[in-house]
Amino acid sequence: MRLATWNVNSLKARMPRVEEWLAYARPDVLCLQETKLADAAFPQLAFSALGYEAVHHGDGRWNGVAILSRVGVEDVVAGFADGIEADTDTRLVTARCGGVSVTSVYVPNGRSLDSDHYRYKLAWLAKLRRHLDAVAAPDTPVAVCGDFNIAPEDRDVWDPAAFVGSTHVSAPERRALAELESWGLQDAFRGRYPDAEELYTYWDYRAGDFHQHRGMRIDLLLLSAPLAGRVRWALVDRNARKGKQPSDHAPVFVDLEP
DNA sequence: ATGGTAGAGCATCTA
Repeated sequence: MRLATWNVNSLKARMPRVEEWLAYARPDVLCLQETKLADAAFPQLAFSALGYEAVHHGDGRWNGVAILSRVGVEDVVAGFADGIEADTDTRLVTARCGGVSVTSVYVPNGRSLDSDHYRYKLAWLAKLRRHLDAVAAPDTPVAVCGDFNIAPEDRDVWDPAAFVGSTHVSAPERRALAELESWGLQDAFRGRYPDAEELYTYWDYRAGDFHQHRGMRIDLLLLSAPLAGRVRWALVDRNARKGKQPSDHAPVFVDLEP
């Protein structure tokens, strides 16, 4: 099974690139973030023509998440599970695909350490852990994939010194991510390549950051133990960050042994 | 020097 995640930064703007990538990478499951679409505008038919069922959770200008699957889509939960205070944004969607509980997440950015948005980010991550308790069990196949807006370690940013005092690297954010992992999830890419350096998934559009290799590894596939033990390889497709009208994020995928 | 670019939509907001 090939399981992928990609923050597309507007599905409307990115549709040609997404269709091209689906045809060439042929993931079984693709989690999308930042579709920036309302549900009614989601191009369900275009994905159906490529063999993908899809579920989308979005309300318009900002955020918006989806799961595309060619191994089925069942038990859909849009947003947080019942019993958890509803999100005002559309930042997560969960479905069962080919026997795997898949959640596509777009974790809040946080903006700055003194911002209400930063406190919202930390609270949101705590709710995500409670959501997992409600929808899945860690001894079953679970994948939580998406843009976490957190670089797990200093080596996951191009220059740790440039990020001192910023979001994405702060201790509380990293603790919140570790709390999520302690539920029973492993960072598939880091697990497969424990020593890999300078392999980023996001590069700011500004100042030629991509071409200067100034990136961050913030797009993650977190897998429960039954899946983490099956990772054959993991890949960041940097080619998808090149060329005409790229997203500022590259797709990341893992291949799981049968 | 708080810059730079891209995408939302049409004045700014978000990243």
